[in-house]
Amino acid sequence: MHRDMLKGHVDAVVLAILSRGDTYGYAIAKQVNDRSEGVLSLKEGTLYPCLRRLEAEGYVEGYWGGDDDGPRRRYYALTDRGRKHLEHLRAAWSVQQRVIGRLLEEGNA
Amino acid sequence: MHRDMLKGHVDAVVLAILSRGDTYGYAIAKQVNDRSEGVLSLKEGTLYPCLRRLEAEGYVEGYWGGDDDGPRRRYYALTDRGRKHLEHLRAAWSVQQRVIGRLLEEGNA
DNA sequence: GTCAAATACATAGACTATCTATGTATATGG
DNA sequence: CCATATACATAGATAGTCTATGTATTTGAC
Repeated sequence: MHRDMLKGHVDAVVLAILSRGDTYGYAIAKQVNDRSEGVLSLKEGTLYPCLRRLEAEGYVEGYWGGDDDGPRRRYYALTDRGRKHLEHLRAAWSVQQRVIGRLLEEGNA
Repeated sequence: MHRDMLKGHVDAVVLAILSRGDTYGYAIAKQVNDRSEGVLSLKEGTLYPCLRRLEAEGYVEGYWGGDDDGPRRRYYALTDRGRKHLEHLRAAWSVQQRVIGRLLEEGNA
């Protein structure tokens, strides 16, 4: 029903989650899926390429660790560049909300 | 700067404009570009295929007319199906606003 | 003790919407 | 007379997301 709702906002959402502290891919996907009223579903085929893209662009830095108990985990940390990029994406989001929202209003001929 | 901001919302925006009355492609693009703080730019290569898609799905109906003064114009009218679809898209938009907005908030660890 | 499920990462391939670029034609204004 | 605005249209490139699949480990149920 509500597919494609993340489209265009995956980078922002991932960076926002990382802004609360280092974490790893699987946990990011879980968080997104859990904190979204059952509406969003961030797929692994989306997330992992996204993390690599963000790393290639210098917005995050990955490191291996925390594989004490289970399978190995690749953690990611937000860089300064990433923090700035996140602010930019948040600003873009708020502009989009306003502008598209106005266009979608009804009866404002 | 603010490119891709329409991404995923072109159909909704076009249907919303048509909900205010029949109009034609070029005028739709103008309206979007003008009513958006100079931020959005709906391209012809996006709009015309979009209108054909919407027509193929039964959400709009096109007809030729109004070519008194200038080049011929193809007008479009929203169908009942299109009106329902627009309501659905507006609802999806509001859900997205809430859900993504919450994920993007800062400091809610 | 074994097998299913959850955890965790990864990649290949398909899909699709949007953009860029280009083309056609008419009317208007300098 | 020629540039610009109007108006529609399509072909091709791009890129992000999804589907599907694969590997490996740990936990829990039976």
